[in-house]
Amino acid sequence: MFKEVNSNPDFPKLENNLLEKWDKNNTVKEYRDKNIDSGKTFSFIDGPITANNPMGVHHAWGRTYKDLFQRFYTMLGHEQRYQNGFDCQGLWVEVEVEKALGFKSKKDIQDFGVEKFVNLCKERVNKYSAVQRDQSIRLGYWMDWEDSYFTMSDENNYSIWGFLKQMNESGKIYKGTDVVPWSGRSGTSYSQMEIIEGRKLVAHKSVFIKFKLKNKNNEYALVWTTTPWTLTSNVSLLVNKNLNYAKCKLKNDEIYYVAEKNIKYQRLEKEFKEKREWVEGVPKLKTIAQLFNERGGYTVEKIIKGSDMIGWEYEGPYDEFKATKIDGGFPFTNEKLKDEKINAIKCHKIYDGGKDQEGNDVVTSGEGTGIVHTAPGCGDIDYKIGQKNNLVALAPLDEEANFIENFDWLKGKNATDSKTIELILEDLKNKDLLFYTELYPHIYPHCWRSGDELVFRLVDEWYINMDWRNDIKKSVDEINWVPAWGKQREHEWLNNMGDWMISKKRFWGLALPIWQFEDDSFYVIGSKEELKKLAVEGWKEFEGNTPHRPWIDKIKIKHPKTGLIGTRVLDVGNPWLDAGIVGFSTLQYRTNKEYWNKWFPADLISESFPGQFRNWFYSYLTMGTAISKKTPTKNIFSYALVRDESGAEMHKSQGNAIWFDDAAEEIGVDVIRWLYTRQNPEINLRFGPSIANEIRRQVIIPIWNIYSFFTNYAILDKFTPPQNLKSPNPTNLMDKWILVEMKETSEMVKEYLKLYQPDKAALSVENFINLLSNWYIRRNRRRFWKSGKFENNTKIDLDKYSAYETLYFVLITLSKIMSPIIPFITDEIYCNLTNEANWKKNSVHLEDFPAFNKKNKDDEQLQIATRAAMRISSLGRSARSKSQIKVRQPINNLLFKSKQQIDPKYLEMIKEQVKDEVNVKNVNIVNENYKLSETNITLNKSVLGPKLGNKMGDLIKELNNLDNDLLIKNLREKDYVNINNIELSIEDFNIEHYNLENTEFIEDNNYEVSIETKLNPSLIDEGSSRELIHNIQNLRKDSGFNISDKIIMTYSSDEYLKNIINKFESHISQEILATNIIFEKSETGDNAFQINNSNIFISLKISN
RNA sequence: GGGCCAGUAGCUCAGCCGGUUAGAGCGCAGUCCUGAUAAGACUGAGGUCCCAAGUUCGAGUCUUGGCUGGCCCA
Repeated sequence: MFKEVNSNPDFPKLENNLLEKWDKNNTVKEYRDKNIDSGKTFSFIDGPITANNPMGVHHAWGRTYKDLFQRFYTMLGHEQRYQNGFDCQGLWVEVEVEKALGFKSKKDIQDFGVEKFVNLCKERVNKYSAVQRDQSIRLGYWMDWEDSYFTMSDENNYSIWGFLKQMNESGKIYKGTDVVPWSGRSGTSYSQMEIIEGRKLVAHKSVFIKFKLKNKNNEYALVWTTTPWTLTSNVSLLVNKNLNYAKCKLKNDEIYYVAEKNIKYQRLEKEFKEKREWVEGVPKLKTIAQLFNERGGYTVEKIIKGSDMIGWEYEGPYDEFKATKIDGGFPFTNEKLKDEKINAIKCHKIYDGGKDQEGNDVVTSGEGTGIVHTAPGCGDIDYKIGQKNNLVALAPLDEEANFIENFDWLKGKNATDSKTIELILEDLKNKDLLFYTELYPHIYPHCWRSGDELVFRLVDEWYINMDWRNDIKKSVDEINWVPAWGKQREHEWLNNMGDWMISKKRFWGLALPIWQFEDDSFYVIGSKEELKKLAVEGWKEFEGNTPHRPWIDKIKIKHPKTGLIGTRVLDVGNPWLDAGIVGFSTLQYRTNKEYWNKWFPADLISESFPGQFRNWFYSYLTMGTAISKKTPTKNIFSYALVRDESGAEMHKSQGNAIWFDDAAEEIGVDVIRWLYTRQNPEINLRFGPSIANEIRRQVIIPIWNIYSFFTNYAILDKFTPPQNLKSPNPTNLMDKWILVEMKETSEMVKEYLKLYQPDKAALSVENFINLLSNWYIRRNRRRFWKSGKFENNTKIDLDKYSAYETLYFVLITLSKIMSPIIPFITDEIYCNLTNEANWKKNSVHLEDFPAFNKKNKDDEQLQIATRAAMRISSLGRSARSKSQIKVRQPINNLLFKSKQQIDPKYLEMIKEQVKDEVNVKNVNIVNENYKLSETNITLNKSVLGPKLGNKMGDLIKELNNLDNDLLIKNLREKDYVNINNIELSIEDFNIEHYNLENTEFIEDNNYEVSIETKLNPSLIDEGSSRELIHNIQNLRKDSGFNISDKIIMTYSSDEYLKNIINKFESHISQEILATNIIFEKSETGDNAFQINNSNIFISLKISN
């Protein structure tokens, strides 16, 4: 016997009960073992989730997909690994630990002790990986939670060592000196990948500075910069040799050189006007001409070419600093220039900016002055130009972005501190070099963790030379990307990216296995074994620890060739190395090649696309291609971002972030999973309670209602599951039809999921649920209500049984095909409905995905006929509402035409259905020539007038002689007619329909429908009786009676209604559950109604 | 400045390979049903499919060029 179904359940509670049940029955294990020897595999390789905080609802989106696809392939019989991954190493973990400890800088960590700090990082990861595991379980994510991989594992780290050694053996690892974005707070450089995360619109104090030209009297190059602190390290100036420069003389006789076009150029005009990329409160920028005019006006004395200025010497703004006088630059020394006794001051000349890598001019007109200050130690382009022009570099900042020695009074001051900027400006003003300061809005890189501005520092970092990127691009081409444009996006990144910076001057992460020697050589270790072999010091302290700082730092090795003793570089690795290696580290690549071959390449990897093209997809593809020489995955499925209900980004600080735990318990995870699955993955998803409520009402509750309807009646009627679960073969056409629809839906879901289009799969299920609920169930309710139980096989009502059998099979099938999406209620439904079946599995999740034959022609005809019945009913109701005849009022006739051929064998079914739906006595199809409406055709003069001009008159005359009906027929058949040698199409006419007498006509693309609006007395009487029943039912409800309460009705009325009641007494009694209807003459009563101009007073009481 | 994606009803979004009069949900107005009942159904109003040109018998759909927004890269 089925368990009775609560028609209004608490879904989150139901989900939690199921979690307990699954746990108790070990269902997940049984699920994982389902296909263990099936011979077919599906390899999903998980992109690790950062185990640093509890999950947000956005994580649940991706995990819903991951679970969905794995469940689907489980149902298709594929063996899988079900391995989840946690991302453990990297700055983001350090940041949280620092926060917890109240640390402000990198130095605090060193003072605290690296070992203690690293251990806290590990603890944090262990803590939150467990939290995320539990949350994932709550989501219904069925993984092998005992077997999750952790990127901090020895295996993962040593696997990366192997990769780096391989890279080094092909000469791809190098130490580069470069100017890189740097966070003073974090004390580390930022990779190309990370810097993109932290771009922010800010208003900086930008300055116009006078650079005094040597050997000229009172002449200056005017220079503009947004980073005044870099002026301390100025080395050269750049112009564009092809631009025109104006020699401007001011009122005070000072002469300024600026690019001619720039003088009147309105900087950031568009941004200011549209207030896009503009910072509130920043005033409009002035033109250079305005600045000159404010100083009393200017005259342009001469126009010269940029090329004429090349070679001019100038005095730098900070030539008094010791650093500028150090030969070879400071603190990095260019030995060649040192030997030539070249210092910064000697470099102070104007150079040509030339072109960048893309072939664009480095110096352009527009913003600024057309003369650019360069500080090769403070900017990446500056550095490249410095190298090209053989210039020294001054790199003024230390790890914390403070000025270093030889920068005189600035020593120890922080470059991003606004006070420092003020001091510099003050100093420039005192030197009379400051021409103008302003606030300038622009997008500038910031530290993604602290929000602090980044600076650019000249430092040593380690890189992988990516000149072999074409190998990766080949892999990219061979992958099926969903969405398809992902391929192009990945190519774009691969084309534009620089070499991969893999080092980070931090503590918690992959220990780069690079040891350096006094002769400036380095050696890359590829495994723990190799390390042990080459170690000459520190092995004892290291042994037993993970390959992390600080333990690993203790080891010194002897170079196998030179015999020199080296120490490890203190850097840790880029965290995307950790995630990129998992195609090997998690698949026993180093120990069991057979296993690895079984599971590599992946069938599927999946992550959210913003970011991943340059992060995980990139590192996975790079490492996968390099090591395996294969394309490392067959499919990449990616999706957009979760936003709040109004489309805004969710932020903790803005209070619109939703926590997963709250969402799960308040909304329920089936609702969440359906919401996620039905979303077009390319589009940002809006998430919130009202959207979730809509999904619950639209999808989850209808399913539940169908299920509870079926089950509760099945209990009453003692319906039991069939001996074998196979598709029924009913004779009832509606049963037949819903099975056709269901099978089609099932096959569509399968196809869509194979194509990685889960949204389409979900939407096709929604469509089916709508048909099932709003047509099949609604139209068939009475078959379930008929009396007669099934318990003792005698006198079974076969039609009633067919309805049960059909709906049962539909529900079981539906629970299967929806189970990958909403694993909770589907299992609830399945388990309850199968609890006595001898063929049952312990869970719907142990079932296979249904397989059905394609629908045949007959099925299709049945589908067409049923759709026709629905549509004609709808048009019939529409006609009723146009002629203001309520559905309660029966009408005599409905006639329809169909453009689509309807199989005659289904005609009777259509008639029956329409009769019932529209409350009409007779329904008939009529042929093409039968007139359902009066039509009037006129010329559309507003269209034809301009086309025909004076021919119109004749045409109008001609038309009057033609048979309207014939004309319309011709137009419909051929789309055009020829009158007076003029070709006219249907658009050239206005066709109006008029109702024939006593009818209401309506049409759509496929059908014409006409209802008879004339009512005879017998119809009116029947209408009155139904009106009466309706009023009494409302009264019952208002009186608070139970649905099953029997009543006694007493009434007083006019003759008319009295007669109606007498005429329809048995029907009325049955409908309102009256045991007795008593007429009692009186002039007043509690409840008065007027029906058809006749009055009635009614009182009801419960009969005992 | 370059690339990608999008622009369809008041809102959120479907619309396949080009094919009659462009759809859904929500919201709004109204009606119905009362044995799925703190549900449910139906009907209606509401659209220059961003603009322009082109290809075509036919364009929301294809092409080109603009405009607007988002993302990515400089």
